[in-house]
Amino acid sequence: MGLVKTEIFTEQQNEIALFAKVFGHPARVAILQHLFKINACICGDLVQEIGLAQPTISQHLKELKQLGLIQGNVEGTSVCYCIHTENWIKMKKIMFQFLDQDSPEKDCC
Amino acid sequence: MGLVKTEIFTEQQNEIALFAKVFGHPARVAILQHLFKINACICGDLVQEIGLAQPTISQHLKELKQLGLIQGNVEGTSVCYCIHTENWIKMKKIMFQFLDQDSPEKDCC
DNA sequence: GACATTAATCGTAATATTGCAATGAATAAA
DNA sequence: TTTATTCATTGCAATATTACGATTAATGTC
Repeated sequence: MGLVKTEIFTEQQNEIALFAKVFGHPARVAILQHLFKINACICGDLVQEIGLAQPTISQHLKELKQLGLIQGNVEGTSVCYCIHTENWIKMKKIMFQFLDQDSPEKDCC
Repeated sequence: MGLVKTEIFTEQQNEIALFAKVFGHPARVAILQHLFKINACICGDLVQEIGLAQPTISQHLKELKQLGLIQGNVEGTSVCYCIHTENWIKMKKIMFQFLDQDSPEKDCC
């Protein structure tokens, strides 16, 4: 085990879980917040900013990129990472829909 | 390793990551959606509904409860689980704030 | 009391994640 | 061409997560 049984869930449930999972690490939260703040960033900055080793940051960036939430453009020897605005908005809609379910008037029981 | 370095992140970043992490599994997403839908639920229902073994569901419920997102009241031999509305709203605010950061007008580079 | 029902807990196997040192690839600077 | 810089990749150790069988605890029913 240690293996999620994705096949028994809906596509929507798996998608929500995938997005949530990538936000489930403070380093990735911090990376995204930094990218939003300065709106353009090279990986080196992030290593300074966050305080994890360069390979670790690189790995977190890869996960964010795989989900399409950020994009990276090579620029000389450095790489410029930034938010993929269009995909971010798509993700936001999906997550909002999940988080913003109507709360029942009062808790049961 | 395999150990998150929480101490190098802000409280806010760690909190966001904690909430996101609990949503990072489709079973927990499904449980929450079901609780929202029927607004009162016993664990047995969920075992039928979701299709995972009873101990597994019980474990997922525990994690949701630990974060305060659901509450469980004993009712005879069964337990009635439901959304903890107040805490859910608090969580929603925190997550919205993170997800709804201003997108830059256009992607950098 | 004896038995059934329901859900929590324990123990454990399989797998995933985190973090980093070492290394590699690509470009820029000399 | 050599060297420096920047970031990706590889490999690995430590830890976390997922899932479930077996068991336990608690309550209800007979």
